[in-house]
Amino acid sequence: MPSSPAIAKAPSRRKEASARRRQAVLDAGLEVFSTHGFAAARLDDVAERAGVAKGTIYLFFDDKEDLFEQIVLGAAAPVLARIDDVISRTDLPLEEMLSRLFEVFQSEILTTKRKEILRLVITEGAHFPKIAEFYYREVIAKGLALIRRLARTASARGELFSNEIERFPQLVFAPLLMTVIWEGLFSKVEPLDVGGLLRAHRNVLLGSKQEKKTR
Amino acid sequence: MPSSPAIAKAPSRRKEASARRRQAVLDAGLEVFSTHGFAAARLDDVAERAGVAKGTIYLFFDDKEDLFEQIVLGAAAPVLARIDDVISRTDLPLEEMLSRLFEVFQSEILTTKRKEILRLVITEGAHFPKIAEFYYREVIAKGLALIRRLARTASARGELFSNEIERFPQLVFAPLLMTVIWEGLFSKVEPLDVGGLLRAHRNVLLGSKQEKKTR
Amino acid sequence: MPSSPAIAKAPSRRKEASARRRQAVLDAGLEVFSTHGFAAARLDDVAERAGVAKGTIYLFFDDKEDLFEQIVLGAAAPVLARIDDVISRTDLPLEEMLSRLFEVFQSEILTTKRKEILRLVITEGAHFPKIAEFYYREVIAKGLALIRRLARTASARGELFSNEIERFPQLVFAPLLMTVIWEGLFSKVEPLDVGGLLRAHRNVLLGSKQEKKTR
Amino acid sequence: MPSSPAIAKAPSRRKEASARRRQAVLDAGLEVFSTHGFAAARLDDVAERAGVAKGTIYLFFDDKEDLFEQIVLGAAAPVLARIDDVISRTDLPLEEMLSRLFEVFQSEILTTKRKEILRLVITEGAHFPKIAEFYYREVIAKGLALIRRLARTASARGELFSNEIERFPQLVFAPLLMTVIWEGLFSKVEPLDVGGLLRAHRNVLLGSKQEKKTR
DNA sequence: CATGAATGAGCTTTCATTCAT
DNA sequence: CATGAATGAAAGCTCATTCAT
Repeated sequence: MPSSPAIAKAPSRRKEASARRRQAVLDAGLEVFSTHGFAAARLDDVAERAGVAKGTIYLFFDDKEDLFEQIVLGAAAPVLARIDDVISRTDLPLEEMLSRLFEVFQSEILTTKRKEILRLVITEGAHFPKIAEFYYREVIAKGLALIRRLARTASARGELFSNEIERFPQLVFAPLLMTVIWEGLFSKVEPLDVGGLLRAHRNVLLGSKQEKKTR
Repeated sequence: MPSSPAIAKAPSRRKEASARRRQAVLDAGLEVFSTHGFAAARLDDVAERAGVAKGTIYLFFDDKEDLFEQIVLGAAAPVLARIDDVISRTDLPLEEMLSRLFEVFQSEILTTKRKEILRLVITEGAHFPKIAEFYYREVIAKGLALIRRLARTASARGELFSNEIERFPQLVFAPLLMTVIWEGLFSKVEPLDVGGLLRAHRNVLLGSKQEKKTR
Repeated sequence: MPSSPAIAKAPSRRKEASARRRQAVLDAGLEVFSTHGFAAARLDDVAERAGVAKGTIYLFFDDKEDLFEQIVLGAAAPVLARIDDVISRTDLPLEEMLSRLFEVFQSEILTTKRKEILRLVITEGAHFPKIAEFYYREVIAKGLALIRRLARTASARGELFSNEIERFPQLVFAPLLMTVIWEGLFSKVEPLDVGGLLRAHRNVLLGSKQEKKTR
Repeated sequence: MPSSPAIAKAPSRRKEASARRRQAVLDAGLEVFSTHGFAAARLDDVAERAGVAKGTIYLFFDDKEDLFEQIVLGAAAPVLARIDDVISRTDLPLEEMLSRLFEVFQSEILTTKRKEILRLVITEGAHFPKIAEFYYREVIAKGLALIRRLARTASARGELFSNEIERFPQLVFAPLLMTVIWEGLFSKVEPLDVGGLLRAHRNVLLGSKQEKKTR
């Protein structure tokens, strides 16, 4: 290793730069795919936004499809970690759990670029079976299982008076999807009070008789 | 009287065939756009599926975009009519109204090609402001107003114990959107019992203590 | 001839209408070809301007090329007749003959739609050998012969002191072509006093020492 | 010293090849546009003749029109330089000046590919206002001014006995245009002795009594 | 490794021509 | 005869992908 005195650090110089480039392409790709959709997105734009040459994209990704999949699939990990966080506290009241769940959704997805990824899954998923399958397996299935467990625990505690949510946990996150769709389509003409909607949703799920001024 | 008042029918022969062709293009277009999305759809495919020449498409539509918009916008009318049907019966119990609403959704949208159109609105709407606006104005806004009225009436009757739905009527149709998305993405790996889900949803909205064996 | 009492006139009714249609197509064609050039002209436009259906064009003309040729070739006859008129008066002074020649050019070509035809011959002739040949044979060759004869007669009378024009009669009509080209290209930015130019041209040809206030 | 100051030449390798390609497209374009006219020319042909792929054309030119304009406009510079050359010698006799002018026209235009460009200006100029304007401003106006100056000087010297040419300098170059048109239309059926015609033209302009065996 | 010029398959759109009515 | 809806070959242009530098 003649080129550098710092033995451990020397070889990582290039790798670092390379990794930074790769990440720049991923970020740029997300922006461009979000704006135009997969088919209408141009790799020229991605390269320009990433500040790399068009050929560079092909050093990291097989083709346009591969780039898209890596962008969408790669973003799932942090969300999964968060879900696991919430999972570990089933001892809390359901109301608290739902509040936390929706807060995590807002802070970790709706207000981050992951919102764009979720939108891409919704809009492009049908053309990318690999993505749909992955998201079902890694996100949806786990999320449903989590909600089911919450519902069961809550029922046992007498916090829920029906088994509807246990049977159709999708009802819990349906409004979450709707907010993402709404933002994409209608927010310009009619903005949505997402916080209010999610609190209302929580109340409906809990069968509350009256809205509570909870946060 | 097979030929009608003689004169009136003669000139309609050509127009009829023309209208049939136009419809064939619309139908084929819906199929192709649904399968591939707007950008990836090829007008060659549309023409072939419609059994017409490529040029024929341009006899009826300005360009690819116009065809897409006419497909998506043209399908709204029948749904609006149905909504009006339901609107006119606010005297029925909320439970009944919701059941009817969801049944109409199932029979008129989910099990028809209009499901594809709804999916296209969701997946492509962000790139077609004209479509998004139109659907907001003609479908969403009207639907929300209807649900609000139902909620208000029901509250007055003591059928609803909170004003959540009145404030966020989107909560009522969020699961409907979700079923459309689910069908597009996950139904192959995990089919969804839409009827059950919608009944459960109705029960949750009504704050029922127990699932009823309705329907 | 059972259909009409007027024996001679009856059959011409339809022919008349047909001839009128044909002429309408020729007129419309000239306009459209003049405006856009042969290749960029659309038969749709021709039909519309002529007030006939597109298919009607094909009742009279084999195809687009045939229509163009018939427009351009058909317009030559009247000009030829006029040339013959002038030809018959070689007894007049050369100055008078040139004045008449240029006047005929102005009144019969420059200020009529034949100007457009001449322009089309200039601009499209290279792609239509048939037209170029025809115009050479029927117009150019005859015109050159006429000018040569005039020049010879004038020389014999002492009106011309060189044989340049006899040897290159093209010099006589070169400015005529130029006016047509000029009108097409530059008249908007710099109009041309065609009358003045032609008088000057005549004077130059005659070797006049000073401009005369002729005409 | 074959490689020059070492550094400077290396980066030019690509640019050179690129410039060569660009020029090949311009040359091929001139050929194809000359042969078929703008509208009927096919970029496929241009690409093939230039030995490049169709897409390569678009690396250098916005579209077909831009290519055409750059071909036609780009060729003007050398001619302008030549005009300036001639301009600087108004001290010579008019006869000499006209001879030189016509010789330059022959050697620099008529016998080069610029003849084709001039023809394109004549045949397509009406559809390309930008080109017509440019040529009026940069070539025609300058040329007219030059001829006017020559005529004035010659008049002062007693070489010209009328002011016709000063008033209509277009008469000087009208035969030049005619030769270009003639070559395009009639040269196959009747070749033109351009040299003889231009000498005769000069003599006529000078009002010579007799052809001189000049040149 | 990184570049970006070059490629060419593939797409939308046009329009001369045909032919059933 | 006249029509004009229908055709489909042909053309301009784009952009994912490659590869010499």
